[in-house]
Amino acid sequence: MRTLNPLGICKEEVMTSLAKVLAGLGYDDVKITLDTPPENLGDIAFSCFSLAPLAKKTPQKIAEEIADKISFGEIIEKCESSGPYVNFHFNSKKLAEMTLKGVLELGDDYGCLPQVDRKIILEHTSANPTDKLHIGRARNPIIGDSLARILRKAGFTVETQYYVDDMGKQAVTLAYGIEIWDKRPADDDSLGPYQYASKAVSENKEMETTRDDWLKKLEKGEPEITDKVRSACARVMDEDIFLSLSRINVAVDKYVYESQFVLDGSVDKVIAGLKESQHCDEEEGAYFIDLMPFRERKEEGKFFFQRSDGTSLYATRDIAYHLWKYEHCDDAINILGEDHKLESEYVAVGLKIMGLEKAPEVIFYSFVSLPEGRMSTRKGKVVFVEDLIDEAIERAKAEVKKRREELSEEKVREIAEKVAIGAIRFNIARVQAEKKIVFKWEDALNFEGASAPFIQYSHARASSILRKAKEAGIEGYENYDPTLSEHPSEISLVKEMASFPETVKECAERRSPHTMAAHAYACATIFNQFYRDCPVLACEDDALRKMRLALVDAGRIVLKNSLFCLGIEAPDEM
RNA sequence: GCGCCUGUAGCUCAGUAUGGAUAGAGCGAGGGAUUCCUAAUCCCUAGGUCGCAGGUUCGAAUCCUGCCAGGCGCACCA
Repeated sequence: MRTLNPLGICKEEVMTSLAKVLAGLGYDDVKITLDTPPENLGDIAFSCFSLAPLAKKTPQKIAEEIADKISFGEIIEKCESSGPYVNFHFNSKKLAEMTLKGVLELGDDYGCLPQVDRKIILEHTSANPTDKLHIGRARNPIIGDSLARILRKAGFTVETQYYVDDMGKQAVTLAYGIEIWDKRPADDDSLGPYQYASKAVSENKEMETTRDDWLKKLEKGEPEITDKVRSACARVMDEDIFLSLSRINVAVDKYVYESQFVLDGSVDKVIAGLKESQHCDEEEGAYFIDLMPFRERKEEGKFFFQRSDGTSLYATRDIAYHLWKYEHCDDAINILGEDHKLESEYVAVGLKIMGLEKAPEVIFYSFVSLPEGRMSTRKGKVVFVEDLIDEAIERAKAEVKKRREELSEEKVREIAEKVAIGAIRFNIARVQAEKKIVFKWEDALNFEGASAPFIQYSHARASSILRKAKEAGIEGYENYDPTLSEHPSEISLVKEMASFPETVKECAERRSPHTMAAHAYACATIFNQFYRDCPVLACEDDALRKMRLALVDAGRIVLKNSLFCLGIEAPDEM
């Protein structure tokens, strides 16, 4: 696949030119870092403060000397000092030529970086299959799926995995709940079998014993119980979770069932391996690893990996999963709620003891709470993804109808779905993972300002111009002249588009989907300014109109590609 | 109590990786733009002790220390 990174090429030229001048002036081994100057001062800046002590001159003086000696190239058109800074100006026509040509040629592939020979398994969501997805958990697939899309664009081979917890207490509790559901008291107000069984088990010793007995049988692989638990989990997966995920545009490559690692004996191997460790100890029949030697500040801690009844624990099985995972990838990234930090440490320590020198890189996200406090399925204080989607679509439909009375019901629905899902995804993707989110309907359903519909609208505008050009019989933009771009709004659009591959790179390196959201929004803003300032169809100059048409198409592509990285559809009309 | 995370405009957030030019957006508030490609848009105005206090530095929202406030965790749960 061909790739192009216009801003990267420009930076490269600046680096080369700068390195040559610095060497000539006697500054050896200087680490060059480039900045972005404030508006109108140039495209790339180099600050000279760090050179001042070496040269025993003022940074201003150094900047002048450097700026004087910089040789111009294909891209660098002007270089001048401004106080302690050296500011580089790019030849905007050259940049436009390179960028427009590249974007239009590469289309959907624009923004892709050269293929990297590295496979990443990115695990996300992995919500327990005991209930429908609620918006707290929805943060996980949205971050995970966006990151997977970004990493793929950055050249990595990515497989996404959902680890289905069909083992352990919660899964058994669900299966047990289904078993006793029909026999529950008439006045019981549980929302479902899982809630009912959790409550029943905590209030009734006999029921708790039965449930725990099921758990032992499950670990031994007893067919009757295994079937019950697996089918209970499978039902929640199929009927609830899988559907919710696909509605928000999330497709997981592989669902990995936890029970697999118990049944194939790999969990036993992990237990045996951990028991051999010098840091393993035993307490009333249960086994644990002493965490102190593994901790930087030598704090106390115990990681229990086998219960006194011989059954395994979640982290133990997770270690088995990760050993298997690493047989199929170079790197592992996990998206987890911040409540999993400790468990994650258990897994890392366990893997180390098992002789693996790698540990998964984990992105922890903070909880989504409701204005009235923490979400709680049991107390009914919860907003399900399904309900959020339905509400968002209804709202979006009303917005579409308000503007487009002539559209068919079907078309309205189609647009409304794209807008609604986009609004939900963007609203969550735009905030960095560590920040906690308080869910508010008015934010989640926001269709204005910094929102997906804002960006989608710019895309629709671009598509609409292209469509209208065709309808009006205006020929395409073949043989357009990119050097005709002179208007400041044309130039900033070009520069914004030129930076897209660098943005992909940055988002991938920093594992930062929210940066992509910011970029997509910035791109739409700049496109809107261009739209305001530069008439396209009404442009009387044929050559200029052609070039602008090309700009519109390229803008459309970049907007679409940035939305794609966030799993948001780009409608051609709204 | 201990560990990790967060604290930036009335509200929601960027900016912190790699210290650098007047700290940027959106919402909300006030004002303005539509004989013109979709006004889900655009423009202008007001609004900031970057949690607090020290420190490092020519220079700190960004690095270090202490403190305060909130979240999460500290299970033979997952």
